Amino acid sequence: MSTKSKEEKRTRILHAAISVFARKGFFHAKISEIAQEAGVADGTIYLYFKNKDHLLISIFEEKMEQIIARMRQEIDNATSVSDKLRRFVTTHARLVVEDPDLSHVFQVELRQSGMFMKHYKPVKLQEFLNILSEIVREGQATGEFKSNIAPGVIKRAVFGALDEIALNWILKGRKYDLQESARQLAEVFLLGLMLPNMANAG
Amino acid sequence: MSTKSKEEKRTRILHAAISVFARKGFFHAKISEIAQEAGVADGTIYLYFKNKDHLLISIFEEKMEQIIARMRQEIDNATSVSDKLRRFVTTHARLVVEDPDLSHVFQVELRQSGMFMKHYKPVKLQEFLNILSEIVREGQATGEFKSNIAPGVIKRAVFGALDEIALNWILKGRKYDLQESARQLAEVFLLGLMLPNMANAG
DNA sequence: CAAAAAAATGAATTGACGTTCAGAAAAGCC
DNA sequence: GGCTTTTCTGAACGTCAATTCATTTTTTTG
Repeated sequence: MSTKSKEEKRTRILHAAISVFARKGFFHAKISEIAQEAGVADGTIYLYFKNKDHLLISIFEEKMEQIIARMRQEIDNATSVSDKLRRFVTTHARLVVEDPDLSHVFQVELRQSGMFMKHYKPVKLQEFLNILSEIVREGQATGEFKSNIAPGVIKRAVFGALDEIALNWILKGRKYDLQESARQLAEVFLLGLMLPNMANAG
Repeated sequence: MSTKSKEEKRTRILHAAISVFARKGFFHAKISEIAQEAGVADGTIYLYFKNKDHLLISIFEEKMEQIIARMRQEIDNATSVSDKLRRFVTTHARLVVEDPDLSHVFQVELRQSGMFMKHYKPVKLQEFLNILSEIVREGQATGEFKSNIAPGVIKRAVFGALDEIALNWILKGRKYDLQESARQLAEVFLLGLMLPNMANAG
């Protein structure tokens, strides 16, 4: 079998796993169901992934990598620090809309990853979050943002707020405009972060 | 055996369950471990709770009830709508500090409750969140808050932000001042929500 | 204090699935 | 086209822990 179709089968399994994890949750997802959805035998999965845990780990690592790259790219186009924050928030929302299953897996399973996988630390998630704290730090350095707020607090706050809004959007049937909610959220945070004179000017 | 000590045994089991769920996560928590920590035999747990799922459901229902009552009480003491929001945030933080294990269970397990328990809807969580949207709605009615932001978005945003900050505090060893982070968070949201003239005045 | 009722015990049962592996199929090679 | 190597298959195995229940212990009652 060619390298190409081997890679193709691997991704087919990975996608099936994302779909089933999103639908059933990691613990209730059966390998047999993932296999069926991927169109392979149960045993085949073990030729591509060490075990069920590593299936989830692979999803985290590989998808996060892509997401971080894309986010960095979007932010590089920004014209100001406020614009960077705005872009971060709207891009996050766009990523959720584009792949709700993946988002669902991240939002629900990542939380307990630290708990059930003894030796796994979600380094890539930290990297993603640090994009946010970097933006805040930069805004504080240029004087656009207040300096009396810890960047670490803001990064968690923005991420947590976004995540909760996105999770709700997914769970409630995706029937309103997530982008619009994200835009409103960005404005609230920006007003809360900017120095009064700047806020009035903007 | 008296009614009193029967009730006492029930709560002992419930507390043991919170402790073990917080430490191991729901799925990896063993009934035998909960039994041991509660000082009863495995089978005894089934005299007080239908099964493992209902142990978790009972934690949700009973503890949420208490939390909602306490939150309502705190908010009733507020002198303004902004003060209500500030109190909501700081009270939430205080609740987390007072019972980190319970918070941990809520934060991590509640997310997937909809997923693994076929017929369970976290009604009490909705009730809790609606305290927040009520505050926002009230602020918009009195003219303290901007009206161009959906209360539903803000309630999720505030809750998500708080939750993420609290989860981080728990996971990172509880070594900084969560109350202080909560206070900063409240100010950011208030500035973002208030009408400009009010914000300058405050 | 003995008999009846209630509560508790924990070893045995049970079902569920992740994982393995001997054999089958497909691909690569000369 | 046969031979070798690689890949795939899915039934069978093994583990693991939730739940049950026959038996024991404790409490209540008269």
